[in-house]
Formats: sequence, structure tokens, C-alpha cells
Amino acid sequence: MSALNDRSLEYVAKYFKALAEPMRLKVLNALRNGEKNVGQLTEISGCTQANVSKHLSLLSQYDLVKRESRGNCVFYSIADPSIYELCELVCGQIAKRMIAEDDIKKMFIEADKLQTQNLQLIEKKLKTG
Amino acid sequence: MSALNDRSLEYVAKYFKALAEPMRLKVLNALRNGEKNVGQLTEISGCTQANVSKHLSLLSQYDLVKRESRGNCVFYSIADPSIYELCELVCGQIAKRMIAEDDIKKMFIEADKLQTQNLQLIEKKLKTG
DNA sequence: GCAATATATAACTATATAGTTATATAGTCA
DNA sequence: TGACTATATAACTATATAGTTATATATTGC
Repeated sequence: MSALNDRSLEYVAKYFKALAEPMRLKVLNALRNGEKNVGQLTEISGCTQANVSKHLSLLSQYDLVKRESRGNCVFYSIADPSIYELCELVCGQIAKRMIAEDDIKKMFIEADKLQTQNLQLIEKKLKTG
Repeated sequence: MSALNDRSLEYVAKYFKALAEPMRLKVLNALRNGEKNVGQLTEISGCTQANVSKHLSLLSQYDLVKRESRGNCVFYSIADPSIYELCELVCGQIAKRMIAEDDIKKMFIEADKLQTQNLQLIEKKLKTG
């Protein structure tokens, strides 16, 4: 990253930007346990199918996800697991600050139990069909 | 990053967003060799002083840079060098793709010689006063 | 072919923010 | 004190994009 020119910086910035949206992180997070199709991701994300498709299209464009059309469905999966390294680095840095900032600490650790339960319910539902 | 709730995802996303602007990356890149004051960063960045200040303020807010007011000037430096790990991870991923995409490859490797020379000139000028 | 389902895209709105110019604030030195 | 320099902020414009609804495009099974 020494002496990158402006075009390169723009490129790197765009890459970060792809990861700079909560909904896209949610989608990537949902793909941790393996591939899912658009309908499943729509259900998990809680927004419209059109929106999920748009985000997937962008993630695809940056090779963050792999697209595989199978039968009537399109399955997406993580293209390069090293994006999780990125996320963990970021989480680590945020964690450092959490020590000082108690409200954020709570935000992370008490992790909205309702939401977790809902997610588990959806996952379960998706597995059992 | 397993089962992060929505608020946490938003927080992580915002962190990425802080790194998702070319001008901010340029500033961070300029701080690789050590602290610089706002005037110096303004000269390197090539945009207005007001804009640099705004970006520095945001970077400060996310603890990406350290602020130290000394005399008439304010010096900024990298708060946590692990952000460069982030950038290198991203550059690494982009590099993987470069193999296939020749134009991007050129973009990175032929790194605008003029710009590099200009940067060196500015750096030199800053050092000699 | 036709109905049904799954995904992608078009068109639009609302919002966030990068950049600007002008101005305020703060420190230095005479 | 007042002139000068350095940084931050306010107010504004232009642009990008997340989200929506409605529609188009595949694919499957009858």
C-alpha cells in the first residue's frame, strides 16, 4: 500500500465500500454456514427480495460471493473466506474500544436475544424445509 | 462475527465506511511515515484544507488517527497500525483478481509515475521545510 | 403452450455525504 | 492589544445509493 496512485486508492475504497453496508454484512454473515439461495437470504435479511438481489449483485461484482444457478433457484456462497479475516480484524479493533465504551460493549455482548432467537428459528425452518 | 445483531452490524459497517473513501485512504497512506499536520496533509491530498479537516475529524471519531495539538499546529498520526493489515488484506484480494484483469493490473503496477514523483517532491519539500 | 415460482432489473424517492466557499476559533509573535 | 497563521466548522450543492414497488426474465411442471 506504499505510494498507491489515486486510481488504486479508489479501487481499494470501493472494495471497502462493498463491506460498508449493514445489509450486505448481514447477507455475508448468513452465508457463513454455507450457500443459500435468494429466497432464503430474503427471509433472513428481512427486507425485500429486490433489495437482496441488488446487494448480491454488487457483492458478486467484487467477487465477494459466488453465484450458482441450480434449477429454479440461484445459490450464493462466500467466494473468498478471507473476508471474514477482515471482519474479525475490524471486530477486534472495535472490541479494544469496547473496554472504554460501556454502551457499545453491551450492544455487542448482550446481542439482542430476541433477534438471535428469531434467526435460529429461521435457520431451523430453512433446514427442515 | 457469529450472529451479530443489527446494531453491531451497523457499527461494523460504519467502521468499514470510514475506510471506504479514497481521500481518507490517501490521508492514512500519507501518515505511514509518521505524523503530519493538517497543512502538510492538505498539500499532499491536493484538496481543500476544510475537506481534509472534515476527513480527519471522522477518522478521529473512529480512533483511526490520534490528534495532538502542538503549538500552532495539529499533528495527526496513525492510532492503530493494524488498519494497514486491513488494507493489505484488501490489496491482497484485489491482487488475486489482477491476474485475470489486466487493466487493473496495470493500474496498480505501473502506478502513475508522475504522481509518485510529485509525492516524493512534496515529501522532500516537507522535510527540508 | 400455460400457470407457477424464483430471480433480476427498471424507475423512482429519500437520505447521506464529499466537496466547496466563507467564516469562526485558537495559538503565536510583534 | 492587534496582525498573522493554522485548524475547525457552518451552510450549501451535487452526487451516489439504499430502499421501495412494479415489471421483466428464466426455469419448472402440467
